[in-house]
Amino acid sequence: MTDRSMSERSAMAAETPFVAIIDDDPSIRESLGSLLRSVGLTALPFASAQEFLQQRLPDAPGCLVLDVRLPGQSGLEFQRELTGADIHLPVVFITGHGDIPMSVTAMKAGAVEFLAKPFRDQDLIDAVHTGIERDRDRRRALDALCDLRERFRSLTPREREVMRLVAAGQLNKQIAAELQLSEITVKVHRANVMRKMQARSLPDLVRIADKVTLAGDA
Amino acid sequence: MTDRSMSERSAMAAETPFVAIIDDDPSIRESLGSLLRSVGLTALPFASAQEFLQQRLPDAPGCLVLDVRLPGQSGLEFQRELTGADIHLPVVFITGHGDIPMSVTAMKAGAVEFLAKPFRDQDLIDAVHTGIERDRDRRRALDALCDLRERFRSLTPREREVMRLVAAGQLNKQIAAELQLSEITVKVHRANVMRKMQARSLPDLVRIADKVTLAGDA
DNA sequence: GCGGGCCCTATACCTTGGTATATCAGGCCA
DNA sequence: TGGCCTGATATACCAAGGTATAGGGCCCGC
Repeated sequence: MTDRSMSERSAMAAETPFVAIIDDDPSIRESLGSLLRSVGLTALPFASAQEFLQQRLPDAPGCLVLDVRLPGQSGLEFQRELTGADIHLPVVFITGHGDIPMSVTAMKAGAVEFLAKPFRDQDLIDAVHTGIERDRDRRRALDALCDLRERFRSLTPREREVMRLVAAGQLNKQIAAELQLSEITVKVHRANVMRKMQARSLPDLVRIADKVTLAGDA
Repeated sequence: MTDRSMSERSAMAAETPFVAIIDDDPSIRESLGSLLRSVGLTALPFASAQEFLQQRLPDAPGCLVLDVRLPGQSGLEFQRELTGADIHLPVVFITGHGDIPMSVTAMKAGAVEFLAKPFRDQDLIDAVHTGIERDRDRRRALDALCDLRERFRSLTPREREVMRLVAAGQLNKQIAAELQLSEITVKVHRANVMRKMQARSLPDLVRIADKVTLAGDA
């Protein structure tokens, strides 16, 4: 059995959400931090994107509050950079000197919210909660997927092939012909696939296969 | 056979996209219309939301160019209204007096683009093309789904039950027990389901069932 | 009342799927 | 080198799925 990852991960019940704040103005970091702490959230202040990247983030649902104007690059660029680096923390933008094209770009890139100063405290809090909820969902889905992928990795190449063809709706006989095997051998592989993937039925396996994106229809 | 809808619909090859324009200023309608026509698009000008709603739209991929400020209600309200009425035409906003919260609201509600005047012609054209492409995809997916739903409607209640349980991974024997039937009866229903749903294999049926949202796992 | 659709059932037969047991080749390690 | 694990294979047997044919009960609309 090699399926400990998910159990362990989701067993860590106390997943207290966090909010990372990137703003070069210390007083803003301070006031945003205390605002968020006042509603029970963990605030992590950073003075720059670089500082943020050097920090190891908690393994919990979170959200990023990002000033559009940053020391080095712009917040929008940093948002793209994060996405490119496969870091999908939801982003809430705040800005003192924003314009419409900026906000549209940010929203198109998936930002949760784009707040122009001055904004109401409650608006920021709402946005942050939305972001955290979105991250929680994303993490849950990712966890499940990682678990499946791990099981899939435990398959031998032959088993993977067989799984692909089974999920595509081929009969054992057809699979045997395609892979130049005897039908019996296919059955053995098939049984191994069912066991290793923890599929309780063929429909179950089909759904799993589709999630791991093996399919191809037929 | 009752599966004519999709064949007919997708057989209408010449699906020339259209762009509806809602703006109370006639000269703007005119200039936007000629701009879009200049790139080969069909422009449909309207002076108000009401006028737009009274018109029957072409059965083709399209896009809506909407002024934020309209005679009666605001363009944002109208966008919500359309979504509520299950009209999912992609929306490109244009405005002379917009602000950030407005653009953010529009984008959150799924707008394709939010352009503040003055904007470059090419930006509008690009946005409209994006919208049309999005609509094309949506229509394609909807077509396929409608087709499946139509087939599903042709099932008798019993057949639907059996389909649900088959897709949930139950054995014929278990299904028979659950529905108080003999196993042979289940087989008959099952065969009917496969034929009526045009499923070529069990995995095929499972995927169809999931799309029609029958499942429930197991 | 009579045809037709739907639902249920049965017999018979064949195909396909699933499992147990056993064998063999190759890689790994004490 | 011998023991051991794993992947691939095979034989044999049993369970489940699929199809054809046939028949009975029920309800609805013509």
